[in-house]
Amino acid sequence: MKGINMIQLAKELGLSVSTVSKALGDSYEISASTKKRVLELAKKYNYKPNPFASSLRKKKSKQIAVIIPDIVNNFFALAVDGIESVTVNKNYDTFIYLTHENLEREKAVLEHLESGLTSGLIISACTGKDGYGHFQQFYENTKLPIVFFDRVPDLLQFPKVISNNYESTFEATVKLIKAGVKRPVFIATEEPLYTSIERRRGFQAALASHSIKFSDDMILECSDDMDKNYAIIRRLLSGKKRPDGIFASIEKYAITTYQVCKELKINIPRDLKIIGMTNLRTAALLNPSLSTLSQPAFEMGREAASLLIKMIEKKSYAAANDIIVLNNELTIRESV
Amino acid sequence: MKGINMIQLAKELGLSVSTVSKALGDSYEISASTKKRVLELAKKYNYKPNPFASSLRKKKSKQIAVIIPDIVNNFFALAVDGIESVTVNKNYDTFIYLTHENLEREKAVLEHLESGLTSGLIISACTGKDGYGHFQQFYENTKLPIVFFDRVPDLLQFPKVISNNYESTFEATVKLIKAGVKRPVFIATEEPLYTSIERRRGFQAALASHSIKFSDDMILECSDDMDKNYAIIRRLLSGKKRPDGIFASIEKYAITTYQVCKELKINIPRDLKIIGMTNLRTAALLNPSLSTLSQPAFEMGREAASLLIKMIEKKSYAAANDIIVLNNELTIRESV
DNA sequence: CACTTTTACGAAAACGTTGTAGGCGTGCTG
DNA sequence: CAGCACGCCTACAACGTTTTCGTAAAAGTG
Repeated sequence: MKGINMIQLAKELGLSVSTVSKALGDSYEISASTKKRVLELAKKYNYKPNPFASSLRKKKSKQIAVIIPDIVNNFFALAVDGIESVTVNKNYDTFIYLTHENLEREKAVLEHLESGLTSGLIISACTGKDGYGHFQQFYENTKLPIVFFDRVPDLLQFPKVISNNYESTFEATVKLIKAGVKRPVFIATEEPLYTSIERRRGFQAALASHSIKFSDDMILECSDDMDKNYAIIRRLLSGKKRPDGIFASIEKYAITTYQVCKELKINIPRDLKIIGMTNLRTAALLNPSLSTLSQPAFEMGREAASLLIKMIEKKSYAAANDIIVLNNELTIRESV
Repeated sequence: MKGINMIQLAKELGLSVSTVSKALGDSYEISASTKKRVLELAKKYNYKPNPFASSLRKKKSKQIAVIIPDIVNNFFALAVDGIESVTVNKNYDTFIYLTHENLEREKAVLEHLESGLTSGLIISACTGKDGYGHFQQFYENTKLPIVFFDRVPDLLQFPKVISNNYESTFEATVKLIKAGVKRPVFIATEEPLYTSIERRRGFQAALASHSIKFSDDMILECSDDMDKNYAIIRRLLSGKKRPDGIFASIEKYAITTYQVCKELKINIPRDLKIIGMTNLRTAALLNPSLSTLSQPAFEMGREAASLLIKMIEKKSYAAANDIIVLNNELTIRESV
């Protein structure tokens, strides 16, 4: 950290520090000519205001935090892209924190951010287990604005950006049924994620609406351990009364299902029809091409960031309790 | 931003602020019993030191910046994952900046960071056009440590983390040739990226080593505009003397090639053999499965971050000019 | 016991901004 | 012409730390 500061600028200009500060801040108190002189000298010396001094004094920063479970996932990568598209225009700097689906890590990040490092948070939560007390706690301690997206704590009163998981999963399941599926299975996360729960509800409602009796073995819970998942899905598809349709509620599960089918030589879509929730660009190129229910990830990130910055900049939004719902997109390809 | 500060802690403890500061910093000047009292009260009030005040006073921060062209790309996402795996342990906060392959944006980010917001930078550059003067300029203005990875400015003396692009592309091209390819085409970026240039060199060297005469039309330059690329690749594959082998030097081009083949009903691998540089997890599930040359993205990120933090924390490394080279991995699948 | 050293703490000055309060001259109003 | 507003600028006190320097008491030394 080097470079020139206001004091030196002021000295060279024969002005006071406050005048320089105000000139740089384009204050009405300063004459146009003085502003010009200040700006020119600042430019000449490539002066950059010290962000720490500024944040300290103003008691706020132009920094936000993004807390997500994973970045090696097209959905979250797209969401970050969407967030950045907003923050870059508003001149906010964006910290990124990955929880790796680990609740302890998520708590640690929040704890860390209680220092006031950032002026707001965008979060996609990593699990619903243990409730969401840490979010509430964080908010009470800091009163900082928080926007959740996708994986939101449904019980808490925070602004949220979500997609229509219930409706779109309903729609997708109906598609499977109409394509002839009699025994669909929903591959779920074992963690009680909000999104997952909504999707599950949509799945069950679709069955009900088509008089298919729901049974517990129509839900297959998978974890974050891909080897285990492989084994679980393999067992499912090797079994005698194996399903003829699968709704994979997250990307990884759809891919694993494909891998298992490839190994077991199960013919998709003849023996098994599949729809996966994913934002994979390569879905259309898989063998066979994968039918997808994809989320408007970029837009979700963008909306979340817009909302957060509104909340940061206008106190009136601080108590905002908006819920923004965007639509998922169903694309039927060869796998159905 | 709220919460308690040192002054209040000191008052309640009947100590001076300096003592509290030193106690929290575990200074040898403070007795064990006093430290204990301070720590306990700090904990009771959930005291968090103000990072701005701290950074201001110490003239350094525990913040680094990651500047990459894109996050919606498995390679960079994995690299960020690798970076984070290090920073999280070292208690650094990580800013993320996306240049979207836009040089002006890259320059703007650097300019912004001249404020000293971060203590170091990890960069994957977006183009070699216009040279790399802005990096040099940034370094001269700030003297901050910078580590480049993957897309590195080959002519500048900065520490770098790269993968063996030349050798591995050589190897991959030889595979194509041995599989019977007579007229290979290398799909290159139009931007003179370091990585791309190395790969191109490896490609040409492989041809030479197998007595295939190189001609300019064996290099097809593509841009960042996917629609244009589609048209360009389509033209290539519709042509009369169309190639029988393709080395796609970046992920997107491999995918587009697949799309074109699908549309033109070109049989892979019979009529066209393909190897793509990519970290796609779904490569094995494509139709046909894609042979890949993949980079150790996570490891590259991890190495870059380790190196950067060493440079930040030990002045001795500041002039380090290390180049760390990791190995790419060639996986031959059905597409060859 | 007279002395040095060590231990444990405090006072105060930074770090670079920003915002408040105030001041001084000029011009305008009644 | 007193009074006032206004335009333009300055002094100074924050913001919450860290660090240097100083010092009183306790402990060690011969």
